[in-house]
Amino acid sequence: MERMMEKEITIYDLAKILALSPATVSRALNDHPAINVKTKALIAEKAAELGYRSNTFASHLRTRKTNTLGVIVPRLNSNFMSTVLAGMEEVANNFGYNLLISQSLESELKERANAKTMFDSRVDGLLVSVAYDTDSIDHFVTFINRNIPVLFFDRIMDHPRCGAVIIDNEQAGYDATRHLLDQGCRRIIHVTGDLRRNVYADRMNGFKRALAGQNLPQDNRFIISTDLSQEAGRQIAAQIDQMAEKPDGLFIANDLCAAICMQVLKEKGYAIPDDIAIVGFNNDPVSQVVSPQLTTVFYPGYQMGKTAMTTMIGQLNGTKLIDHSEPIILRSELIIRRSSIRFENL
Amino acid sequence: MERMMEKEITIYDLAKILALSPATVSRALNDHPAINVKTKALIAEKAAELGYRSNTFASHLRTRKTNTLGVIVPRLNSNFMSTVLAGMEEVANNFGYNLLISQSLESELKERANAKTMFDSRVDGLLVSVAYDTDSIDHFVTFINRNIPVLFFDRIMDHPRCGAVIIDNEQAGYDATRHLLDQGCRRIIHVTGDLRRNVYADRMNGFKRALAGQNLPQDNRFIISTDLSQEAGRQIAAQIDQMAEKPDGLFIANDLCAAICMQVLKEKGYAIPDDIAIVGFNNDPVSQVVSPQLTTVFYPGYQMGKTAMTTMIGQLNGTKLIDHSEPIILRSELIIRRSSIRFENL
DNA sequence: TATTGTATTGTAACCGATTGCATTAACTTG
DNA sequence: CAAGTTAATGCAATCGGTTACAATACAATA
Repeated sequence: MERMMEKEITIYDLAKILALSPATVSRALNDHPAINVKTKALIAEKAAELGYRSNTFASHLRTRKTNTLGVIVPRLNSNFMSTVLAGMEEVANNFGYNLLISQSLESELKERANAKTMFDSRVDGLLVSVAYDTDSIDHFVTFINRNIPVLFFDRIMDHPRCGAVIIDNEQAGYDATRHLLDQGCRRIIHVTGDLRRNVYADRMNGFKRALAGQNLPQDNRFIISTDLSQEAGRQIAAQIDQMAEKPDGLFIANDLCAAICMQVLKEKGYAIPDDIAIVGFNNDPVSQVVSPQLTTVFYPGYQMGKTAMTTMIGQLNGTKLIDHSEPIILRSELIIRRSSIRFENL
Repeated sequence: MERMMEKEITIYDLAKILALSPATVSRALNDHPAINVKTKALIAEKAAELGYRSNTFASHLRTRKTNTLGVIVPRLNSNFMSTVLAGMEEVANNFGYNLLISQSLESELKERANAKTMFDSRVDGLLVSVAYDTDSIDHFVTFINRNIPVLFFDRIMDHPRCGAVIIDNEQAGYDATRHLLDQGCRRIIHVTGDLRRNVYADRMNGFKRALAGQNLPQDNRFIISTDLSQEAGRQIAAQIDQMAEKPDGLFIANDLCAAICMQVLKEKGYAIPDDIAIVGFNNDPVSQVVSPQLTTVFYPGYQMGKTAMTTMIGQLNGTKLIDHSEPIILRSELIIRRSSIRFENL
């Protein structure tokens, strides 16, 4: 019933069958205005009937466009990232673009390797959220020099010819800290990631601004830079337990890390939020299953993916003039839950 | 300093510069044995010097191979899936394959669309974990008919010409249930997913076998099929709270769902594990941050990704003869934590 | 020395779609 | 009716590697 090996139909086959030239067939399939409407219909019909598929390689070879976009993310396994990717996919799909996705696993080395692969695959554009330890931007400049647009999202790098889509991390950091202050916290520790990354640097700046607003002292020992892993969460808790003067508030730039830290603190006998109030970041599902539920910052992942992809494709089509001097900033929002509510004055 | 638009070097350029034929250059770059070692070195050096990159489209057009593999997963945002993908990526990278990744978002419709995209992109092979509601296998048969290998992992479909990589879900389900029984549970509810999916059907069968082993009655009302979402977790908890005769054990085929369910039960005043012992599935990070920590089944995601990819590439290279009559089965393991320990007899 | 073998390189025809530049037919217009 | 338009289609080169089939040179063998 099913043929074992169906032969691939080309425009030459169609041309021969319909007694036309390959050129006409090609133009018809691309809806070229010079081709007669009836001819187009005829060709389209036959193509459908025989299951014709355009050979993208021949096409790409000739046109020098691949209709493929590269996406490099630190990790796929975060709720945030996969939500971003879902948003990107939706838009890319609508515009007929494919996605080549890879993860750097937070290593600049792997990020470079991924970028090279993308480059060799001749992606039409690149969307990147950089790794923890990325210092150099060389591997992206390669693209820019060849006029392949590069767009950063979330974790961005500064380059005059690259766009960026972010949230206002400074404001989010400020809001989170301000909330803790409003709950009466006066000794707040901020646990953050690598400060070379804008997301962490900005949140920290927001943190500092909030403290400054209350004329509170800025103690650098209260800013702890970690890799925000689960293990880091454990260590922070242990470290706090050892401190002579304990903090009364914690602002941790990652939900999972915060959740683990909270758990260990609870085991050690600290009352959350009464002894220590905690705020996380990202609105990861874990924030809802820990007890008490974790106050956090909602991050519009899906929207970010859609926006980034729309911007990229707009730039590729030339339909949208991109102003790279300013990043696109999306709204985030503080979600207040039990882990930080000390006064029931909602 | 940086040129605006570097011209792309081709083998013809290299050939002209070195006074050789393009054929020789091509062979040299592919390490063809007929080419003199010195010539190869010469060409390789010049190629590196000028920054030559092979044009994959020309190559693919000629060889009819794309060196790209498609991966379709239900969702990217689970710890399990992204771990699998990391494993796949590692192997694929080593063998010079690219990955085209997309998510079906648990919908057969989107899965079909994704498959079509992959097909049109002419992937050399396809790795799939099917969506919740996938009934038909047509969209994969398309590949098989064109001799493009299809390999299922985790959520598999049955087809004589497709390989499969799974864990022994039946055994895992048995072990989980047996553990609950050993803890003294006698009225165990099993919350599972769509029973068309092997992973859920098999776990359920393991569940039933364990009950049968203790001569316990098989009550179908104690098997609840849901979408295993967070919302489902809430509903299950509500449902249990309404039951006249409460269960004393819960085996839920997903950690996040189990975590939420446990949380709501706790809120309603049930003691975990004393009133109700709970076992989840997947060893998701959430299983460690809930309290009590959740007993679960460790799923070797990374290994699964590596194994699946290795199998696929082996088949493509013809280096490995694949026996599709039997799936490849990886080891899983029950991880016992507080949510189910009633007797301190470890 | 003539012959055969071996190592190395070259020639040229692909792969399939695209597109600048004709070409042809049909239609206007003066 | 001749000249000029317009519409529709065809020709052939091109994109850059790959590879079957020579061709060449030189050494080994008879």
